[in-house]
Amino acid sequence: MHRKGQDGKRVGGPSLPAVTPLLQAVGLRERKKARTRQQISDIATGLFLERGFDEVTVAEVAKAAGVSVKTVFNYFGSKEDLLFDREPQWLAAIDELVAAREPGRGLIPVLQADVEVRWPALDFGRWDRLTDEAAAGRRQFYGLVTAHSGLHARRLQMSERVRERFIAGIGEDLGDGTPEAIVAGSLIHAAYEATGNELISRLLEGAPAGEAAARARTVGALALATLARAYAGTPLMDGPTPA
Amino acid sequence: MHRKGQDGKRVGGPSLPAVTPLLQAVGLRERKKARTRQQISDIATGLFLERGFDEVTVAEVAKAAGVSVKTVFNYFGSKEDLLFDREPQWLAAIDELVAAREPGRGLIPVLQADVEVRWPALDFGRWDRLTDEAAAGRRQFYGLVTAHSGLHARRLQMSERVRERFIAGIGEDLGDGTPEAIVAGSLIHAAYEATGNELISRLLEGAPAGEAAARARTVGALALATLARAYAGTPLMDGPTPA
DNA sequence: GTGAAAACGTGCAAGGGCTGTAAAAATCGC
DNA sequence: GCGATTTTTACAGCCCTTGCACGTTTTCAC
Repeated sequence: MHRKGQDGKRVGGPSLPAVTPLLQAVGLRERKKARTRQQISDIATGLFLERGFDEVTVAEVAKAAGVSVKTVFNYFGSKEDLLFDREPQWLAAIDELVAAREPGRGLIPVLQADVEVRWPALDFGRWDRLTDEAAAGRRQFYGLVTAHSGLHARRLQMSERVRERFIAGIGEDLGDGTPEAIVAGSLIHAAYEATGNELISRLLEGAPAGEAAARARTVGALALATLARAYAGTPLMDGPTPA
Repeated sequence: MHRKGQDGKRVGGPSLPAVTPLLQAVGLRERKKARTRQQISDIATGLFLERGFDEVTVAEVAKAAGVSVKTVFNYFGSKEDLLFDREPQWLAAIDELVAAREPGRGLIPVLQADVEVRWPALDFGRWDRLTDEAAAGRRQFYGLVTAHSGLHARRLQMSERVRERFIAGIGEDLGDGTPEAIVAGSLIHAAYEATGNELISRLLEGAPAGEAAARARTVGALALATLARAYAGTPLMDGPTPA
């Protein structure tokens, strides 16, 4: 699976590990494939947002994208996958976050710092400055996923993969597969998930993007402060406990 | 929707609220319906366990149960629902648990007491005394659900409904919809879920039922102890903090 | 009881998602 | 350029799910 050579190119910041190595399109062929894939996904998402998931057939997506139905399923495992194209990048953001913990600074403080300015894979640090149009688009997207049972279940499956990453990452500190690692990973994942859920819930209630992001930050900070209390003096903190 | 009269029958223990009111089959017709529904579900589950979910068609289930395909979908919303028939009872068990918190005893101590002897809806207090055959059946069931992507997603959806129940129940103490209630509900749900997941994971790894239950109890107790530390002196504890 | 009304079950048919197979076409390494 | 590999395509088919029309059963009012 590993490709030799072709290294040397610096991407991203200097202190961060390389992100999204999956998107490197080395050959001419692969570049085209990546473009086709992106185009199919974009067109499909647009159609779904416009008319609803069940109201659009895969045949329509294929026709709009100028390919055959079989080709669509060649790139995407299922109709739902057309919408959840960013999952690998999402998981990579979690991995990056978990890897960012250092001696003297546990995972909880890292997340506490992140909740105010960024937040992995959601980036609602910027949501205050979102245009109304962009906010409406995101609202529509989350509404689509939340309303549809199958899509909702798909999102939960993604969330569980995030949980496993947290548990695995913490296992490096507390012992792989130990009850301690499982519990800590589950609780931190719950804090992470509660934050994201709050963002989506408020957004779907019609709150402005900035307000929803603020609520999410409140929930995230509170959850992390609670865990900080429980894990004071452990490897998960190992740093200053904020007031 | 409410039916008048026909009350007066005492069911269950005296101090507990009435459980599973959904199963009352009052009329002749409803009694028959309940029987048919149960039979379809049982036969379907048997077939799925025997040959796998995707290898059994709904038409086969219908034929084996002696009804038409349309009737199957009349009782169950989807093929998956044939397996998740016990969801209402599961949720009722959570409701009962949440309702069991009293002044002077918060939700966390209630769960801490329960993790040793019972555990809502899983009842692994008895799993030590499970026959090998019964253990094999449960292992097979969880294996079926875990292996199949759609079924797995369905289980996660159920878990999220449990989460909402916890949040709603805690909202009565900490304020409905407040960040405090959301965070506490999410964390307690994570503890609950981690416990159940541990039971299933160990079972699927081939551990004996008693051993898997013991591991699950360890995880549950640890998670609850962690939360007890974080919530000492709050309405979620409001009682003695066990060592 | 008895009749009408509502609910329920059935068979038929059809739409849409998804998966194979085999042939045609495009692409890359050399 | 050229051959080997991969991709794309068309076609056929299975299965889940639903709508429709009609016969059957249960319930309720009298």
